[in-house]
Amino acid sequence: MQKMIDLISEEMRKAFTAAGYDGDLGKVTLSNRPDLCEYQCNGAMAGAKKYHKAPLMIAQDAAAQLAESEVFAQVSVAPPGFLNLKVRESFAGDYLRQMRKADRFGLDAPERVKKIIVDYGGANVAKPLHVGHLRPAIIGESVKRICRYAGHDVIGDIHMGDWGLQMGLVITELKKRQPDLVYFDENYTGEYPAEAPFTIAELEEIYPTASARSKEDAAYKAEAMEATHRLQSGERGHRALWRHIMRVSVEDLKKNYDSLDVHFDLWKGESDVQDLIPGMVDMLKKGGYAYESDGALVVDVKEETDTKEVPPCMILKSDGAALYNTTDLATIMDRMAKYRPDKIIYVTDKRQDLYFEQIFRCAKKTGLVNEDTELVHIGNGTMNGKDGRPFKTREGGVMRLEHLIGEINKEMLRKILENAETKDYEIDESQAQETARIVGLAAVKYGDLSNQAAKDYIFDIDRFTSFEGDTGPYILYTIVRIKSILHKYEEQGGNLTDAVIRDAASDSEKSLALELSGFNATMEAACEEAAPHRICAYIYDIANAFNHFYHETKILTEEDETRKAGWIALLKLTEDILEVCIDLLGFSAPEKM
RNA sequence: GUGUUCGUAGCUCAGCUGGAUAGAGCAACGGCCUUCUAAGCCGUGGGUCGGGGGUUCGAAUCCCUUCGAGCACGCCA
Repeated sequence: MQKMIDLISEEMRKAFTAAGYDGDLGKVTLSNRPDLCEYQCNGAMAGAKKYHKAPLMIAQDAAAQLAESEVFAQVSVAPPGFLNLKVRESFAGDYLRQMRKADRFGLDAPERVKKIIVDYGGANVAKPLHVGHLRPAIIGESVKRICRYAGHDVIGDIHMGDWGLQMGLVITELKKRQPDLVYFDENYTGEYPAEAPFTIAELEEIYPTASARSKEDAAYKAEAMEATHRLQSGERGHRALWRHIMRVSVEDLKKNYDSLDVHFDLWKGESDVQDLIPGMVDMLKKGGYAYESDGALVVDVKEETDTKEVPPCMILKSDGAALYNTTDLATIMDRMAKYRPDKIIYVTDKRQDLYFEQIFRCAKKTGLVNEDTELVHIGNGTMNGKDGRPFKTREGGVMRLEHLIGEINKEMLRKILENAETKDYEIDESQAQETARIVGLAAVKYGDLSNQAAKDYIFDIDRFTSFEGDTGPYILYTIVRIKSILHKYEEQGGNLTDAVIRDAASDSEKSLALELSGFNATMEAACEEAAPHRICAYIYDIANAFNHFYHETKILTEEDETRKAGWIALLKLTEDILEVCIDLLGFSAPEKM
């Protein structure tokens, strides 16, 4: 379906052309003066110089062409040359009726379906998830869903850190504690046990201990590096232990991500591309891209237009070892071979901007990707505490993700129970917990996504769980209200699918209709810019428009049945759109709250 | 030092690729529940858009400059 704003612009374009002016001047935008109009066109001012004519006159000429317009109910001219527009209720009504019938509310399929890989999450095996993992998970999940909804072929990949020093550290610490394990017996040739010699709880404690110890004890660190090396060179016992660590840890990671309603299609990691590295390095050398510098193997990625210094992209360290860059490039190579993506989107901390710039340039320059393969980095800002510094526990440590979610849910549950008490209604304990979980997740995700991804933001538990104002709970509350009315309508024998939207009869009804009509435009922008916060702004406006309408319209008690059905249909469309939108943001609404 | 992101109400943030009187939410104050969920709605107060220049009919938005903050700058990821 053509976008509402484009249909209107088209009408205005015709008027400008008919009046003898450049049609491009007829571009219409949303009004920034809602008290005066719904849409506006500022083209007359822009055309003043070109036609050596007063903008007011140009505007009047265009307006004169629109006297019989099917689109506009009102076209007025305001100095110095604004065209203030209001559309006909029938025009808006027709649009909504079409939206309701159309696939995806009139969002057109993309001209070309792209294969897109979204690389987000960035979890490390054997290390617990902490608050720093929250933003990339939330934003990445939403970007993935948005692109998919827009009609693209999208794959979400967690891309775990599963091959680095942390593995050597865990293995070393295990060896200290349980030196007699068969995994450390180099002469052992039999089958290794199927059960891991540790639980997830132990694993979570082992890594921090080992990490801390390696920082103080050089010999210990050397041992860990040695263990890492042995793992990477394929020693059986180390590999077997590694598989245990992977299994136990990944299971736990899945549990954690599930609780955030974050789901990956691929659970690939650094380890999956290790075998590709030698060949890739060889190719880079033979292609004349990689050369030695200070003992390390690097690829120059400077460009003439650079205003900054872009250091070369390092492929191998001076000791010959691979590093993160190497793995990331090999992963790109692997993805190109397996999936031939048109686009790869990385969602990680924005501090890695320069790093990804290097990687992308290197991949393009060396032909690991095609000329037109899009590589983009969505750098997310830091989640800060109320003091504006990176979010910490009260003790000053890094907060575990589980604990953060736990605190939110606890606080949310407290509020729900408190609310039930003051309103004096019964609430089932397990029901309350489930609602707290749903609303808590919405609070966290909406609080995050309504900010621009690239900006730092303040994570304030009190503010996010206070369900007032521009928050996730407010959106959910609006949906729940609508659901409640729709249920009652059905209980009274009404049929939702038969109900047909009628032309708006009041200002608040019309504003709601016009807000809804922006769906496809919002989605297109959100997808193109990979910007979930656009969807947040859109549904907040809708929720406001709906609540305003709700307060001045008694729906269920309306005696005129067609009119009532019209409103019901409008509510249904509103609910459907809100539900789709929150699903794209990665949360859902409860039945009651 | 170089680069980069940013600076908007007391606080947290919008501001849609230059438009009219810069918007929300929180906090403050005042109204609205025997009627579809008051986690709501309506209203009041609150700003030299960091400062200064420039481009333009028109600038929070574009350019320059200056102050301030965060972040990144080859063997971490």
